[in-house]
Amino acid sequence: MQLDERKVKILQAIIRNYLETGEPVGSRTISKYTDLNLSSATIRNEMSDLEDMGYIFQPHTSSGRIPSDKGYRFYVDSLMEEKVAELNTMRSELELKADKIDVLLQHVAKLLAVNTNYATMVSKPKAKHPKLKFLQLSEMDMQKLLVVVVLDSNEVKNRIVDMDIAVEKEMLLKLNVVMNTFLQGLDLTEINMSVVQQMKQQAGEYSTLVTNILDAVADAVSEEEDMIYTSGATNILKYPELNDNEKASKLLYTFEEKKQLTQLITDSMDDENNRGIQVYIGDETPLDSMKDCSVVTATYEVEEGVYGKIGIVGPKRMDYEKVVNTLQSLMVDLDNIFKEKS
Amino acid sequence: MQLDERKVKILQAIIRNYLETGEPVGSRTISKYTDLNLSSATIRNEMSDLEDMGYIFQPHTSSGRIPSDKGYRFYVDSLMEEKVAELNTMRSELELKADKIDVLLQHVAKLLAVNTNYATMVSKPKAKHPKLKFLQLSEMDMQKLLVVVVLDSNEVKNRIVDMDIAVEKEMLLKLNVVMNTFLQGLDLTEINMSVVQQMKQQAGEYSTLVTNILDAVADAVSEEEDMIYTSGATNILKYPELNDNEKASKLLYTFEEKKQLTQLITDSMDDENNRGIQVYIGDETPLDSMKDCSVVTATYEVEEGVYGKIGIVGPKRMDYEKVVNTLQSLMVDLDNIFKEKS
DNA sequence: GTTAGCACTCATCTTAGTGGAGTGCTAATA
DNA sequence: TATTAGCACTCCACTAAGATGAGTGCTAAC
Repeated sequence: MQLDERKVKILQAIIRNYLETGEPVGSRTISKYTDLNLSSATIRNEMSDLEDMGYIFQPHTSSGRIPSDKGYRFYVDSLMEEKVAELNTMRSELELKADKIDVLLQHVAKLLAVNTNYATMVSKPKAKHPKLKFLQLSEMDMQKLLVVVVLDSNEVKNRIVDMDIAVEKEMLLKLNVVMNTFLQGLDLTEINMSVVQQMKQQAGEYSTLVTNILDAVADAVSEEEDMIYTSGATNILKYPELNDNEKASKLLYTFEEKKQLTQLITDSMDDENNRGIQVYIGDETPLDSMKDCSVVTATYEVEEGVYGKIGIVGPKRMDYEKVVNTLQSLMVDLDNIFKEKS
Repeated sequence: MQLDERKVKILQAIIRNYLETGEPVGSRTISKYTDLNLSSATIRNEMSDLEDMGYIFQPHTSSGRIPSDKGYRFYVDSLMEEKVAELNTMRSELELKADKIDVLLQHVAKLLAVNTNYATMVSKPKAKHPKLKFLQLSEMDMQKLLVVVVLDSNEVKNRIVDMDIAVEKEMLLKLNVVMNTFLQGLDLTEINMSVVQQMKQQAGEYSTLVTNILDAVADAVSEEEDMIYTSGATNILKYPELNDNEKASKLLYTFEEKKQLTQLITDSMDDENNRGIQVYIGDETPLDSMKDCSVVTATYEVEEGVYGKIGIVGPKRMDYEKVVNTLQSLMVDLDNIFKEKS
């Protein structure tokens, strides 16, 4: 059997209607509210076909139909085709005041959640191998040394290092210069034993301090915690089909913990093909707690090799059209914001 | 009528039982499971008295009794009396590596949530008027200046300031010295126009830069965002009495937003009498979304004038005894951790 | 190929009935 | 006088039995 044009129209009508109401949709509804001018009986025949083909199914005998995962998939795919062209032009080249990026991304998550009424997540763009821009060593007190690490992305991190022996001001200045000379522009993989040895040599009796500082730097650079901003998790409770209190609970927990979300995002990010907008329906999502949901993610590229993801989690009867459009226009907005700022 | 010893015992038995089961408790239950050896009829009479006095009530005619807010209040107060003495010795003097404090507090929130099965929150200790320990100005690139602000509490913040005119390395060093000389040890209220003027004078043509830097410093010092760490918010769904999906939703939202939590905590913190452990029952809580809950908070003092709060939110039938004990022992643990670290 | 019509299914809502836990009251007892 | 046993009563929670209605599948006619 083949999906002719009429079947496609009916399928789309069924899905759209279901997205609105959340109720199984019957043949009479479709026959009344479409421009097809077909009787309910005809629709019934077509629906029966669509069911055989696996696009829709009945939750119980003699109820209306709801879209299967395959049905959603078809809907999304046909929707996507129209959008893909635009999407390719979407790369936002964001390089902005990095100290505000946390606030911004949190804001984006919130905005998206408020606009869509779904749960959202935004991951912080992270370079695979961030390079060091410079270090700044300052004495906090007799025993403590403040190490400020500035990355190529203008991200600033700081660590406090214990000093076993008192270090004179001049020595500190010298250390500062030495370490910067050696480390500037390097990423973690490039800081090898040879480099370390040379630095230690120059530091003389303070070579242990150098080791401690390097540890702190490595720690700061590789820190990954809290890379994800979420919002609207409570929106999940608005959808009866997710609200069986077992599922909702698990889902909310996933959002609270965030750890699994990181996995979801990094998983989908490693795949080079997964740029642009991606839709996971039901079982397609990598996370167990989301098997009854749909997840839409979008990748954005801040600069060469630095990607972040924006994701939306909602019920399978998600308003895919709106979500995709919102994601897109959000990207454009982001683009503008970043351009203004930089 | 008076609360004689027997009434107290019966009231406590009722509350304990209700805490365990979550069901209204009847006279027969009490007569069987206490060492009072009274018949259910006697208990009934006493219960009737307790109801008249407002400590318990029937959710509907001829059902068992459940504690009223007043009943909980009595229970908690009599519980507290035993504990207050210990509590006064509890102040933990935490001064630790400030860069790890975020992680630590998040961990505390989680630990507490896992142990109690309630929702928890921990506020970051914040001095009313934090003093500046020192500043560190570094050049990021031609147009950007990195300002690192270190507070008395060893907290480190950074801001990026735009430079309109290029600044020479030497000038930057000088500015660094000048600003530190003037600002070290001051809090925001002490940086007055006189101080600002003197600094500007020394800075000569770079006086606008000084203004910008000061703005950044003020911004960094007064920043309050994300002062609260939460965990276990999803535990709320475990309690049927909160799970009417309207209430649960609001509660979870409160935890997601955190803004209101800040209010709850700062509200209770301003009151000088509210040190130590505090219990809000039902309507006593300042937040609307928690009118059906109980909230237990504990204040901890890091150093003179620097307080933080730990809070637990759960159903009114909270296991107050356990919560209070847990909060206490957690304090002790914290104490030890901080002592090791500092 | 399309449609009208009819018998059938099944979730949902309503209603009535039942059981049980619990109370209040009264009269008897220690 | 305080305590207790006993009984009538209340009301929630649960179940079973219709009633309703939306929706289907199938057949025969157009």
